[in-house]
Amino acid sequence: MNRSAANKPDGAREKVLATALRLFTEKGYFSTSMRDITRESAVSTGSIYHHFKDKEGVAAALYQSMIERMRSDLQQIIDSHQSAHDQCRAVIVLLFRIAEMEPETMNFMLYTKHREFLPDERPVCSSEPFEIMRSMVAYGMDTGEIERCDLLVASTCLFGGAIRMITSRLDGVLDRPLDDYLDDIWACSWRGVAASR
Amino acid sequence: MNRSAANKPDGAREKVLATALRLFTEKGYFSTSMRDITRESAVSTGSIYHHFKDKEGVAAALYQSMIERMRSDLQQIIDSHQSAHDQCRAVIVLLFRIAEMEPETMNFMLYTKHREFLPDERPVCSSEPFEIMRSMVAYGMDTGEIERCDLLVASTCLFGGAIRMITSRLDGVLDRPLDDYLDDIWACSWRGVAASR
DNA sequence: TTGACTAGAACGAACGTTCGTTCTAGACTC
DNA sequence: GAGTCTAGAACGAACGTTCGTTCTAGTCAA
Repeated sequence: MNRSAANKPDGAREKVLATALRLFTEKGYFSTSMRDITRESAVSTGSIYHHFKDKEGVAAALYQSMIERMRSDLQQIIDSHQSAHDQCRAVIVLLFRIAEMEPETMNFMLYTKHREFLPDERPVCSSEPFEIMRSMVAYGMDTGEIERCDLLVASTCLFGGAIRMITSRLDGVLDRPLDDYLDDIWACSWRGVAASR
Repeated sequence: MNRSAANKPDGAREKVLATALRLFTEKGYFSTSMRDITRESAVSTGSIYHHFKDKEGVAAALYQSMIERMRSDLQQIIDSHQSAHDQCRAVIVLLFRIAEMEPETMNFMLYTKHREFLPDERPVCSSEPFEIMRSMVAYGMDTGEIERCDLLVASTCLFGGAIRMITSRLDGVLDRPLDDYLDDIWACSWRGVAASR
C-alpha cells in the first residue's frame, strides 16, 4: 500500500475515522451502525471493510491514534519544562485545550468505556499516557516538589480534579470554557500534593 | 400490583433487577440481551415484560433505586455529622464502602454511561446525590472551613480524587482495598480546598 | 502514443444471525 | 371465575459482514 495515498486527509480511511469519531462520541459505539458510518462518511460498506477488519477494527484504529498523539504531546511537555510543577500544569493546560478545541477527541479518549467494545485493551488509566503522567509525579517526589506518598494516590489527586472538570464540561454541565477554571483547579490540586516547607 | 408481593426478594421483579445489575456491569448494557437476562434470572420473557415496559425500563428502574438509595444514605450523613469536614469525609467513606462491598452497584452508579441508554436522564454528576454533595461544600464555605471559590471547582477537587480512585479500583488497577488509601486521599483532597488560616 | 494488463480500491445488494418485543395459552391465587 | 402472573414460540426489523463485481490508476511492451 502506498503510504502517502493511504494517509491523505481525503482518503477513504481518514474519512471513516473522522466520521466514526464523531458518531461514536455523539451516539455511542453500540448505537452507531456500520450503515451510519457508510452514510455519513460517504464511503461504501465494501470500502470500509477493505480498510478495516471489522467494526471493532475501526474503534481500535481510533484508539491507537489517540494514544500515540497523547504520547507525543506529553513527551514534548517533558522536553520543554524543567520542574515537575510546570510539567504537570502543562499537562492540564493541554488536556483543557484538547477538550475545548476537539471535544470529540477528548470524549473518546477520556470518557468512553473502551473495554466494552475493545476487550483486549487495558483500561485507559493504565495506558501509556497515564503512565507518563505518573512518572512526572514521581519525578516531583524526587526533586522534593511533591510530598512523598503513594504514587497512584498523588497522581490521582493531582489530575483527578481536572479530569473530572473535563468530564463535567463534556457533559454540558459547565457553561464557561475550562480555561476560566484553570487557575482555581490548579491551585486546589497542587496545594493538595505539594511538599510542605 | 400488590406491593408486598412485588418487592419480596425472590419475586420475579427483584430477580430480574439483580441479574440485570450484574450483567450490565459485567458486559455492558448493549452487550446484554434480554435473552441473557431471561436465562440467568430464570424469569421468562413474558414475565419480564409484565414487570417492565421494555429493556430500557429495566435499566431505568435500576437507576432510580440507586439514586434513591444514595439520597437516603447522604441525608443520614448530614443528620449525623456536624461540620462540613466530617460530612464530606463520611461521603468518601460511604462511597469507598459501597465500592468494596457492592462493586456492581458502584460500577452502575459511577462508571456507566447512563445517557447512552437512558437518554432522558441527566448526567449523573447533575443528579440529586451530587447536588447534595455540593451543598455540603457550600455549607463548609459558609462555616469558614472551606476556602471560598467556585462551588463546582471546590466540589470537583474535593471529591474528584476519591472518585477517580474508585474507578481505578473498579478497573482492577488497584490491588489493595480502597480503605488502605483513605487517609492519604482525604489528606490530599482536604488540604486542596481547606481555608488557609 | 497507444493498448493490454494488473493490483487494489470502491461498490452495494444480499446473507444469516440476533435483537427487542409481542402474542397466545396455560397456571396459580383469592 | 376473574385477575394476575408465567411461559416460551414466533415475529419483523436491524445488525455486522460477505462477496461478486466494477472502477481507477499505474506499468510496460511495441
